Amino acid sequence: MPTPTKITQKQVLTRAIAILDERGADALSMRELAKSLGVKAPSLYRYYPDKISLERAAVETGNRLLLEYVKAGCRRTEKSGMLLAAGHAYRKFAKAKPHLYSLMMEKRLILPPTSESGKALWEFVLALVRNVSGDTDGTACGVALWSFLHGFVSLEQAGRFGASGSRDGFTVGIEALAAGFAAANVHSK
Amino acid sequence: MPTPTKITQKQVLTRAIAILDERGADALSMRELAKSLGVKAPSLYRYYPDKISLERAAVETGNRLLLEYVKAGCRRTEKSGMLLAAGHAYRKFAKAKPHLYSLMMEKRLILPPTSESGKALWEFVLALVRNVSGDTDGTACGVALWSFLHGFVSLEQAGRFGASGSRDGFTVGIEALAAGFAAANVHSK
DNA sequence: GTCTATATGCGGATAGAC
DNA sequence: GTCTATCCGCATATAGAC
Repeated sequence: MPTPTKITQKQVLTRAIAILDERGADALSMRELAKSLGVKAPSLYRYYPDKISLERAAVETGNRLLLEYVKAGCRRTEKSGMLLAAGHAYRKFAKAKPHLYSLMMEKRLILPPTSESGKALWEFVLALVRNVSGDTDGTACGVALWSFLHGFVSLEQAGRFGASGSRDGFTVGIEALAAGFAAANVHSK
Repeated sequence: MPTPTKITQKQVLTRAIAILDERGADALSMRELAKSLGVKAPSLYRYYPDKISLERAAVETGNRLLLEYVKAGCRRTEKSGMLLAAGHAYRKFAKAKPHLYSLMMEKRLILPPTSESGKALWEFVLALVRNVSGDTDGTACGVALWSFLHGFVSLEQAGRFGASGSRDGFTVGIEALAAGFAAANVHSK
């Protein structure tokens, strides 16, 4: 064995996410990643055929981690506060991993519909809003909730709420949605 | 006059936005922009000192245009449907100018608080939610509304609602917020 | 005001030796 | 499996001639 294995696929992925976390998406180049792993850039192509495959793997990991956050946030909270708890968990994830979160939402990195991580996340959201609203479908409510959460954390991350901050916009929004979901179900009966 | 003026600052800006609309942000380079105007890249620096100044000008133009859309959408609609009308106009703008919209929301392109176009937009949103909610502040409601709208159009543009589409998520979300804003004001009295 | 030429830097990816 | 060397492309921006 003249050239013993220095790295594994898992290490490559973990290090990529670490760079993302520490220095952002612009800093994540194959050269930088290799240097950070103590190898040269061409070696990385033994583990991921191109950069976008690596990015997609990072997105999958992010999806799984986000689901963990949200599930943990919902545990041991009663139905009435469930949406708010889930929302806080979502926001917490985006704060902890801002660059990974942005990557997860990029258009060019949409995973195929077969992606387990994406489906699992969406199914959890649907179950959540069904539980709150009593609706049997939940698509519309899920879309509305996800839209609000994504919009809020995106604008917050971009610093668009200015010096005055978001005030209670987060709570106001979620409470309004929660009430609206329940009411909408009454009408649809 | 050995070298007569070929372009104006306004033309540079207009052409930049056109490229953005037609081919996206990645296609907007100083070289491409120059070529599209029939000049060479260095000439552009007579009109904008660097690329980011040009991008900021594009964002300002976008802000003004978005405000026009929203104002037009609200005209001749009664109070009860105001938020939905404004929302549809916001969405319509994002659909018409997706790449300009994305640029407007980029963190690195946040305009200084002195920016007239940004302030005017935010003031209009505040007036809108105050009108609906009766609240005298409106910051929290404005934040919630903006979050929902931005989140929805971002996810829609990124194709994240999948084949099934957003269903009635847009309407459900806005109606819920409208109802919630009014209710919140009752409590705060 | 526009030009040519260039400085300087970045990136992804591959061929082929060891 | 890792390496050196390299190809190829992109970009922003500037100096100085005309």
